[in-house]
Amino acid sequence: MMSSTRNERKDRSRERIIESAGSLVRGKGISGASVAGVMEGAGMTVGGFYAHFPSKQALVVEALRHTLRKSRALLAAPAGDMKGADWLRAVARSYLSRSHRDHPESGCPLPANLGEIARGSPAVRRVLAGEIGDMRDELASHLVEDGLEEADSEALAMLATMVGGLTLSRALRGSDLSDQVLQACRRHIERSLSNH
Amino acid sequence: MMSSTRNERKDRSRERIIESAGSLVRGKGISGASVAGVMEGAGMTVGGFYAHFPSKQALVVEALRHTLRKSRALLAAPAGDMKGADWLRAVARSYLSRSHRDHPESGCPLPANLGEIARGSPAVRRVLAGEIGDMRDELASHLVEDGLEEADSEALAMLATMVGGLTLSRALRGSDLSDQVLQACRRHIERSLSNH
DNA sequence: TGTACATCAGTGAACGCGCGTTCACTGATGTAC
DNA sequence: TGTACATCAGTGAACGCGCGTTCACTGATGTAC
Repeated sequence: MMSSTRNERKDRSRERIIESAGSLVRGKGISGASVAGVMEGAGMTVGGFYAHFPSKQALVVEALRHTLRKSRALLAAPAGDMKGADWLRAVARSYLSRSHRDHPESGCPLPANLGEIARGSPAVRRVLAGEIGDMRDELASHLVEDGLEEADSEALAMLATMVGGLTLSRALRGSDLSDQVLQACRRHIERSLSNH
Repeated sequence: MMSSTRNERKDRSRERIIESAGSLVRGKGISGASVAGVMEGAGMTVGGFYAHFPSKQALVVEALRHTLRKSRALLAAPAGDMKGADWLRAVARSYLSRSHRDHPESGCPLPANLGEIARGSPAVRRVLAGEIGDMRDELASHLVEDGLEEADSEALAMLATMVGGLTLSRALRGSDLSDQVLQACRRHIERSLSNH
């Protein structure tokens, strides 16, 4: 029976902390995710935290980077190996779905945390800028395949519509408008794709 | 010299509290706007608050209703008495401007507070649903004038693009992407308006 | 009009609570010989 | 291989702080007669 080294165990603890923070930060917001709560979610007690991170802020930076990357892959998964407009339509449907709306803790961190990030530290915003640049590039590459010229610009607009639509839809839960916003944004994106 | 009655004075205090809360809630978020801070902004001390509101939550409801209405008028002002697509273009330019991005405390509460509202109380969300319904109707009436059929749906999508774009742009301050997002959303909306 | 009492908007100190962070300690893992 | 010591991931209690809320009090305004 292979036993693990101290460092391997510590690395796995660190991953559990980041994973737990990722869920809590998306589910309850940055300020709603307490260090004690994150550590409990990782199966540890609060005191051990500072052996892994120098501060809560440093954890938030790591957690956001992690969830931005992971949820990007997750939300693009239903599009599989489609190309161009088909891929974009599939991503929009996946992003603007009821199930994404109803499970913020495992979805894209942008609708959940953008407001707090705007008021937050430059360190967090720098991570964000890098990841959003990557998202724009991915969307734009499919817009180019679809024959569009101003692909970078349209990619950013499509991202804004998806993020804004999902955020609105979540804030409107309980009203008929919630579903209507999702549908409206999906339809708008489909229209835009067939119009250029 | 007219002196004011006790009730008139109290009413004016209440208005100052709501005004102060409106700025702080948009500028620092709901949880960042402390009761003591709000009262200081209104020129009073913290203890007096509970003569006006039963709880912080009740104040937040009032402040959001107030700022949603006021900022709607403010952001539509540059469109003056334009009609149809002209009015919509003017509103989009005003909403997606650098000055709106750089002054959250006096702008639309949606980019600043939607994330927190989504995690907040049903009371706040009900107010939101009513106000967003009104916004949709106003946008849709101009889309109808422009000859569009699915006006309600397009109105919600346009709102999502504006809210998402401004939120992204604020969170990206310091990066080149911040201005690019604003421009991309403005251009996207202008394209959509000439395409239907 | 003048006087005595009632009201109540606003003050300022205090409360209990949850937060991020610190720290003395523990005990399993790792190292030296 | 066995023994003695060193390391350090994780524990659990404590810290100072800001928060929302409470409350005894004040003094200007309002009411009764």
